[in-house]
Amino acid sequence: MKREPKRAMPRAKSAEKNARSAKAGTRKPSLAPTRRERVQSKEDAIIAAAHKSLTTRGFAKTTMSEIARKAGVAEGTLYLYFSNKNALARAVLAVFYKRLTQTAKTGVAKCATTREKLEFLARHHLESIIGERRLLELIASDVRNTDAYEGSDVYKMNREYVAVFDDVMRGGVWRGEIEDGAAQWIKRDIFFGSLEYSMRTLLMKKRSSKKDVAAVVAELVKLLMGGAGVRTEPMSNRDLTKAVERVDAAALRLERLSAVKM
Amino acid sequence: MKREPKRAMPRAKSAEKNARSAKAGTRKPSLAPTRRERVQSKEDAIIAAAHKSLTTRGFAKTTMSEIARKAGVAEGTLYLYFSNKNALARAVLAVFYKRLTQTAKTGVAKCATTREKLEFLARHHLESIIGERRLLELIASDVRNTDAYEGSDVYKMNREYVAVFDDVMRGGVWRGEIEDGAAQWIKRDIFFGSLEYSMRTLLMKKRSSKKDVAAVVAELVKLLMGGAGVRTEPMSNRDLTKAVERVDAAALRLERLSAVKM
DNA sequence: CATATATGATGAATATCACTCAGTCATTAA
DNA sequence: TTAATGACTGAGTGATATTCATCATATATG
Repeated sequence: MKREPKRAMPRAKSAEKNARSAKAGTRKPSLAPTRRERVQSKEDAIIAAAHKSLTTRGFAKTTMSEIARKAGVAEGTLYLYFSNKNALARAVLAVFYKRLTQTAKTGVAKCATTREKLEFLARHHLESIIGERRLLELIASDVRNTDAYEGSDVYKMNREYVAVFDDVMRGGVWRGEIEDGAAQWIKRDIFFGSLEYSMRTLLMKKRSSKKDVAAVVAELVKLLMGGAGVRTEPMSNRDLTKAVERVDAAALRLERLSAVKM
Repeated sequence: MKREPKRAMPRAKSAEKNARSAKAGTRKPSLAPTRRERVQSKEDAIIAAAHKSLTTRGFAKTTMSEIARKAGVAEGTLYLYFSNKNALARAVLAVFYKRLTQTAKTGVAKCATTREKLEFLARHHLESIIGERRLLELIASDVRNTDAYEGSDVYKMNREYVAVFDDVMRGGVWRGEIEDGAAQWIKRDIFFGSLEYSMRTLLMKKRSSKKDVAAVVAELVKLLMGGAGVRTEPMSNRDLTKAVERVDAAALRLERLSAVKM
């Protein structure tokens, strides 16, 4: 847990140039993978192997040789693709976030109301992190503190992920379904913080039932929606305020009226 | 990060027998420390050294030899007192929790209302964990997962600590200051989860001002108190509803009145 | 007081890692 | 065919947690 290398990774750079051989006039399309494809699939294999080890045994107990064995490469090869164990773990996390964001987006899109969207997001998040709880350890500890976290892939992916929540909340406020209370970052922290802490509690319970998950989700959404449980569709703050103003004005007129008459 | 030893710690057992020499008739009280006192003070020195290293450099970068040097003992000696690095870290955490519980209890006792108690607890927790953020890493990762966490000192101390919050909440509900909503464990998770997540956000902000801490605390307490914030801020849905009812009733009376008069 | 025994303490030795690097192999270019 | 480039390898290195044979001191016992 120290020596951070400086050497740039000789690893295959990102996308582009999927075109095989442009001059494929006479030759068959050649089913053999190109060098670039082979490199890519090897990188995928390494990440998959690391993912498996990390999620089942945790960061500390996962060894590089174990990953190498699972991925079918030599130990040294790992360092051609990732500069160190932390970087590899970050790559795994980035994949996790990418998938999480994808499923979150499509799920939210299917929901009609803000309440439904929030409920879906909460349950989705909670169930996902329960499944891959070991990955979350990474975020809290090493991976987040050593070398550059901001600017890393995980950081960017994480931003994209929480943006899904932000959009839902802002949409809800805009449509008057949620009262516009605290700053957005506070709501975000309450949302994700509560869920991640609940995860620990749920994991410690001997039999954490579906009901427990549902209870956490319901309570959290209730709080974020403005606490006005009232079931069904609570009036928005905006609407209530307008109603008060109307009633108040009416009362005032009546008072003046009766004052005249009296 | 593996070999967990089985050998029982030959470490000095807990309290009792502070009495030096009971037959202190003729002899002076003997200022020389007893064996037990020497052992105790050495244990304290080790924990203090470990605390310093852990909080400044984090778990991974803290080495046992570093701790031994700081504590003024040989490396092997550490293992007479703590079975391994994890156990030592847990001991440090236990001390942290003990102090935290102490200050929390006395602080809460000084507050009059439930709201004040909650606000104090939230601010106290947030400021404490910001100060010793490195210790919290431990909880999320290794220390909590390896070997027996339940039944450990940290676990018990943690239970005691969160009990302070539980008491405040239950007291508030009992006195009608808080609506009795979700299960207690859910409220607890929301409280501590939000704060610990906020900590990360605050630490990433370049200049996390007092105002940010205050904002998080205020919002969280507002939510837990049932939204009945009343706070300067916009009225809660619940209060607005009540206000509408009051105004509505008044208007009704006036209408009847003017109807009679008319 | 002298000796025996238990309790503490030590640090060199061991086992595991993460990480490096000199060299091999394979594919493409000339 | 040969040269050059890129990909890969695994024995080697240094760091670190943990063990253990041994020593030191204090207490108990005669």
